[in-house]
Amino acid sequence: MNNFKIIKKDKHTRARLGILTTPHGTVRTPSYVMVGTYGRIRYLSPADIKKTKTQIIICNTYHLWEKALKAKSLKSKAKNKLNTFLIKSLGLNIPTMTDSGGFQVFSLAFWHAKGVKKIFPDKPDKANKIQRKNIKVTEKGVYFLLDGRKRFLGPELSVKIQDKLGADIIFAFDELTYLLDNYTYTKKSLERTHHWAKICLQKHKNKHQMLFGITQGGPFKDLRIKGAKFIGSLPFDGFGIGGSFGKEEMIDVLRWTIPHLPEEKPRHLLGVGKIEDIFRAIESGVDLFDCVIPTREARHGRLYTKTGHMDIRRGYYTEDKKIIERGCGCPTCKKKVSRSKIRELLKSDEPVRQAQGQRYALMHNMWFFNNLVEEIRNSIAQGRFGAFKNKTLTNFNK
RNA sequence: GGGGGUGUGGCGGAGUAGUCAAACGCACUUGACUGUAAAUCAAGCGGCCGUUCGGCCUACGUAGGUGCAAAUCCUACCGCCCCCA
Repeated sequence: MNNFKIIKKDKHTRARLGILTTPHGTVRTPSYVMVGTYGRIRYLSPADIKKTKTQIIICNTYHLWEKALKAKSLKSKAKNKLNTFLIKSLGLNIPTMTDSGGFQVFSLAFWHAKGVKKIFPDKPDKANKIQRKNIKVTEKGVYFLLDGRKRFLGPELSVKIQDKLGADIIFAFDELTYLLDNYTYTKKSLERTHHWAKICLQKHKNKHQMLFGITQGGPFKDLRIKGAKFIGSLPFDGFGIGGSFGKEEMIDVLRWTIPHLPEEKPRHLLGVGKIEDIFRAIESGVDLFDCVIPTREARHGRLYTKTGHMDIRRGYYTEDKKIIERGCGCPTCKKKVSRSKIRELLKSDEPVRQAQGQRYALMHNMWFFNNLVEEIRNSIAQGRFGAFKNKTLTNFNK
């Protein structure tokens, strides 16, 4: 089945405009995928989310694992045969994705260690020895210790849980290597990920649910190409590009990977979403990308504007009575909520007021990022992507 | 009038002779945040130098005193609080 249609390609870059059709609606690409790990976006009602121009939300297999397996299998009454867990949880009838839990193989293995990140602005310190603790990765999957209990997650179980969750798009279970993992480990891990990819395809029976394979390969060119060729040759409905890499290496990784993926299928860059990275991804040929930045940073008090971000909790904004940004059409701005009001709410001792502050901050950031990507789509449609990129980045870094 | 208590950095509040520029909160400042371990985390927060280490000065209501040494003990004064008249 062909769920993805490319409408226009940019003349100067690999950027492209498309429409992804899912059982719960269409997604115009490129698109930002908002992260709702636990099957909801904290502090926001379904109506709030609708106002933020959010097209699609990604939730997490790992975090919803137990709930999902306990839940009854309720198929939605629509023509599609997906489970209703996620759309019920979100309270929204919009396209959804679930991550396979593969990222947690990485984050759980390293969460005890300082300085372990997904994207490194600088080269990480090699003295920081690579040690995976409380976790064992094998051919079958991953054994790990959480809350003192032994657990196991592997490709088959991941697909099973994702079927239960009922997202429109699911991801194959993969292993994300650390930037400093050596060639030998990365190669071995890549082979494991490929093995798991085949199992995921085999176990995935639901034809109404798209399955995306994930390419890995660390920072190594030949492994990246090998991975892209292999995963790209399998009958996935789309492809995720995963990994931990240096800031500058990200472009290389995309350059090595994307030419080997089928042109007519959607590509999703996993977990990337800073302003400059969005442009880099899109011009490299990425259609979808998800990131916690809009939501997490909103909760941490950082609000985005076209001329940069601001940490609203800091005293500097105390006297500022202006709305977040003149002309910003976000739901918060439309309500004429001032910066100082958001600040006051976020710093309140009362949980109810705090939540209200979180709500305003979240709606602002989510709208901001979704709107930015919408503007990018328009710029591609009108053949002025390059100019729009330059202008946006210049203004943002002023 | 009598008795008791108390006075610490922007605020709250530890410390009750040496290891005190003074715990811990709050506030403030600055950094982080990229398939959420995250309504989070880190650093700074008297002044002047010094890259690090560190050095010097000024501080615990005010003024004296004891003592090698005081935010810590004594005396007086000032302010606040409580109890009894």
